[in-house]
Amino acid sequence: MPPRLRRTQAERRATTVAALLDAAVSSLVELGYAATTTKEVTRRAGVSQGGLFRHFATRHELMVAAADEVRRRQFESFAAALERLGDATAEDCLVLLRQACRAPMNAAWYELVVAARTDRDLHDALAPMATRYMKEIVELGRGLPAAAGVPDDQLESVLLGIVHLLDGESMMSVLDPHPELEDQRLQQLARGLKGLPLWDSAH
Amino acid sequence: MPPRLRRTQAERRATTVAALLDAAVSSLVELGYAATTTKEVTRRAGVSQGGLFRHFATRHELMVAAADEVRRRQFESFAAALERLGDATAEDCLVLLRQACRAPMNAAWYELVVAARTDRDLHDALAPMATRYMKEIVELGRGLPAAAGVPDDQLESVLLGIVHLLDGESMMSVLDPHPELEDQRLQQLARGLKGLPLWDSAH
DNA sequence: AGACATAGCGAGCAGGCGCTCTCTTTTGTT
DNA sequence: AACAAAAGAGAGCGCCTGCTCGCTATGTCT
Repeated sequence: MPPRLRRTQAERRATTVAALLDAAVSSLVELGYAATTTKEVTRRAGVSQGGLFRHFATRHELMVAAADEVRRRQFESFAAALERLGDATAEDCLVLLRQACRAPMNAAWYELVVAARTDRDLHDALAPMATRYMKEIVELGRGLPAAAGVPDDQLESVLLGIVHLLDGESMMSVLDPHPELEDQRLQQLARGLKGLPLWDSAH
Repeated sequence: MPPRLRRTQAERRATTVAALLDAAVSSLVELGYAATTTKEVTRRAGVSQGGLFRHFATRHELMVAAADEVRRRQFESFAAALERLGDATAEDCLVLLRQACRAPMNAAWYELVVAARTDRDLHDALAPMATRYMKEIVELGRGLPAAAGVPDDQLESVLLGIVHLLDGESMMSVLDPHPELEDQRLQQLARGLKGLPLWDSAH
């Protein structure tokens, strides 16, 4: 039925693996870590159980590959959005970073991080990814005009602090969202980034 | 074998329920949400399966009760630590808050929050608890001397922002800890709370 | 004391899990 | 064209899950 063109083994393999990773990531986003079963992933990917285990020896291996895929996509799309904006103000950067933290895809990352806390194998596989992730973010941030005002020896702490804040905000907003407070907080962060006090003391 | 003293039904019920909640919470902390099975909880509590389902109609009900227990204990222990300290400086308060976020018990809260994202029933049950939790923290913080310098209309945003930051930090430190950065960040937060810029611009 | 309600027990059930194994189909090699 | 290797399929296995149900033990009420 589909135009039966001949594909190399490498191509067949690549498309199947890609479909499986896509499926795993979307399932992590929509159903969470525990409900991302091999059966669910194969169903989404249109691949059989046997097909999955040909490319990933265990569910664990699939989850690790999915984690790396999430990390890669998240960083790429954030970097691209930053590029697209050109020379951005501190506020612009913060808005972008907040969008990235709240992106559905990032929820998959939280799922994996939380699962890794009580799963030693997953922990050991994800730890280097997390380190790399943070490092890439810091390096990206270091090149930004908005970071020019931050002393070099404080930049890493401040930058990752902002990421942590937006991560925590994103997680809790699922249960208890406060849009107004969150906007106010973004303004405070922008002031902080510029080396000003968080609020205007002449109230 | 144990001193067979006569207990009322209410007492029997209360001790069993307490044992089950203890077991559920410790299992959430040590094994995570997915691995906190009814069997695991009954094993830890020394109660039979039938005994559990006499008091909790479903696993879901047990998890909801455990969540409220976690919220209660976390807030109580934090309030007690604050009380114990007397009139605390901003640094003192931040250290205490950071300890609370990193406490093993708080990991159970993260487990439940993340699980609630993809479990509508759990979400609906936990949402009011999360709202209450945040509100209690803000009210507690409002009474602190360390918060005196923060304008009233900015306090909620700042305070919850700090909590989010410490939550995010706590979650990621499982995979990628940076003790030095985290201490530096605490100093920056303390400066921010006092209405100062986050860093000393006379570098 | 006797009747009733509540607490607690644990074997067992239907269903879902990760994974295996055998099989067929497709691609690569000579 | 003949054979080998890799990709994909899907029924099935052993195990674990949340939960039920019939039962005994204990406390409550008249």
